[in-house]
Amino acid sequence: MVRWQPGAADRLRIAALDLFEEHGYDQTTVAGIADRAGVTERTFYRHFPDKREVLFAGSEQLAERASAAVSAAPQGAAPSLLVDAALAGLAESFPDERRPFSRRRQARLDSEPALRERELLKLSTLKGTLVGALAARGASAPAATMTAEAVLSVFHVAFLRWIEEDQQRSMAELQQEALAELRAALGGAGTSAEEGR
Amino acid sequence: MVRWQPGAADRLRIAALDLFEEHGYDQTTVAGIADRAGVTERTFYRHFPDKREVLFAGSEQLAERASAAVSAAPQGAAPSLLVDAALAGLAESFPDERRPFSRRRQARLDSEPALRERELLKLSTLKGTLVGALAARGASAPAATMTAEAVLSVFHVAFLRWIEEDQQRSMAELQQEALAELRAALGGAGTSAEEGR
DNA sequence: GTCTATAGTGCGATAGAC
DNA sequence: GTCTATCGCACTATAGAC
Repeated sequence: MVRWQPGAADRLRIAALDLFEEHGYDQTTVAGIADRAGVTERTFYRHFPDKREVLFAGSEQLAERASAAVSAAPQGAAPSLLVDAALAGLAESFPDERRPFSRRRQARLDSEPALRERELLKLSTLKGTLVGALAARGASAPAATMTAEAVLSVFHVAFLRWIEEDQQRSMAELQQEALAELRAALGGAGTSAEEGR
Repeated sequence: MVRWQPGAADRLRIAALDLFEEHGYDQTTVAGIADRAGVTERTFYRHFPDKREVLFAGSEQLAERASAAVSAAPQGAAPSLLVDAALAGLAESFPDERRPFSRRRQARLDSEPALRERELLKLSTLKGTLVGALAARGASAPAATMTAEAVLSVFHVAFLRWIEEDQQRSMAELQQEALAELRAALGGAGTSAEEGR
């Protein structure tokens, strides 16, 4: 008889999402989540610093991948290439298999202010990481900030479409679409050259 | 002998800020804040829904003033006029007397993630309010979003300068400066006509 | 104003992997 | 033996209910 089954963190994540859907975030206790996952409350806190975090663990990976992709770009690369790289890095965290889970998770984030709050903090941190990576690739501080904001804006629009019902297209595809829309909305030069590439 | 002094909410705000500075946010208890303000813990929660909120009460007023200023603009007014209006509305909440308090408050927000989190939520709400007000003045949805983001960006830069040590200029002045910088950074037409006004 | 549920922490004990 | 995940229990503070 084993003392503990592996994958406690994953079981806790699933149990939490299930219970949040069934009874709402407030009405779900950490003890209840732990119970369903077959561990004690104390073990929950070994894996997650607080109740909200159970739906956010892994968000550091998102930032790491995005900044790694940017860092892999050649020094002094054109801003548009850095945008492409950052988006590609982000897309890695959203394979098609993850879609159902992301959909359910997002529905919870939207309906619970406490979770929305945490989401904003994570996005803010992600933005900071991106700004740092972009600056390291030669972007000026204001350019890095604006570029990061553009990346997150595109990412956000694409993500919302990605989790729509019946959506079949991949995150990468939807990001390309949203980026094209943003470029079109902004107008100006610098775009046509890219398209001919 | 009076049973209670008026201005309990204000006293609680000051007491909280004092204690957060002295012992840190986590180490400060609501009971301690209430004590210093001369009320009971229960009274604290009558004024503020939770511990974090003690530094945020009044943020609705910020949104109200900004959207009121936008709503006062003529229907179909040029976007740049709406930006000016929104900024003017925001500046009302930052008279020079408030500067020392804002400075201390911001230092706490920056140093405590739990407070930063709440700040981001408030800014997100403010942005939503602004988008609504701008849309009501005839801006398209994407335009309203981008305009609101630009307003908040200018506001943010100006606010950071406003709370710098030895800063003498008013919030309104600093916002004008930051707006000019943003316009310059974005380049393009539509700016010179305004300046000649 | 009092009472209570629950979030979250600190610390020691324990079981299994290596 | 060490290392790591878990458990158990006592405890404080937040926040809401009565």
